[in-house]
Amino acid sequence: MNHQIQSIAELDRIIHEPGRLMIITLLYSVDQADFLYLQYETGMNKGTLSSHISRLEQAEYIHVEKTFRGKVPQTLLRLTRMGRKSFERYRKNLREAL
Amino acid sequence: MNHQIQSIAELDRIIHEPGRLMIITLLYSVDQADFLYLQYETGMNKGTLSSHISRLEQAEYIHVEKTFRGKVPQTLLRLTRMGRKSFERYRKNLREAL
DNA sequence: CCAACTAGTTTGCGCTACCAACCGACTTTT
DNA sequence: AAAAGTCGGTTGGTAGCGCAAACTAGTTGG
Repeated sequence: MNHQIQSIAELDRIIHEPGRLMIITLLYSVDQADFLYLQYETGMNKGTLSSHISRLEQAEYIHVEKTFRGKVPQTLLRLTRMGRKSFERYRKNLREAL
Repeated sequence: MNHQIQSIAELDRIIHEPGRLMIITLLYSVDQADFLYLQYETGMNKGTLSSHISRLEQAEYIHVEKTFRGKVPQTLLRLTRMGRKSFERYRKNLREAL
């Protein structure tokens, strides 16, 4: 198995999914974002976004904090150190694949 | 929606799937390969490989030619012009996303 | 001639993704 | 206080993936 192919085979599937890749890419640059912002930026519907967030949280790639903006509930998200590391490794693999 | 995210949202899902990405990456460089070579290089089992090949053929990204190596059947694969173009577009999107 | 092997396809199963619709708790409007 | 809206989660249905096992068709070996 050549090196390029090896890199593809090792891609982190949790991150590789485009919906989640968008979320992580956004969080990587802003370091904190809320649900509605992500929904707007990614164009995903709530259901899909909600389930990707759960998946990322369960993988411990993001941290979810439920709070309030005045009286309105707000879900804040940020990458964990592990999420950040995994994303960097993912990008490295991808660059090697291309 | 920012440009980076836009690029991710536009990724060609047929190519994005790691199994198929490996196949296309290999075909892009060698221009012609047979089933067993791909199976060996990618480490996929026959069933999975076979179904990815069908999917790529149906999308007209590869051309499949069934022939013989002596008396033994051999399936030869190569990228179509469309497959090549799509792969180049995919890589462009990916580079813009990173 | 019959068993075993090769190349590849199909099938069945469990898991994941996506969307739309509905739901629950709360808030604002009228 | 009834109606409508907001945030976000849950559910039901459809489609796709990955694997192993069964299958097809032809070939080789005993």
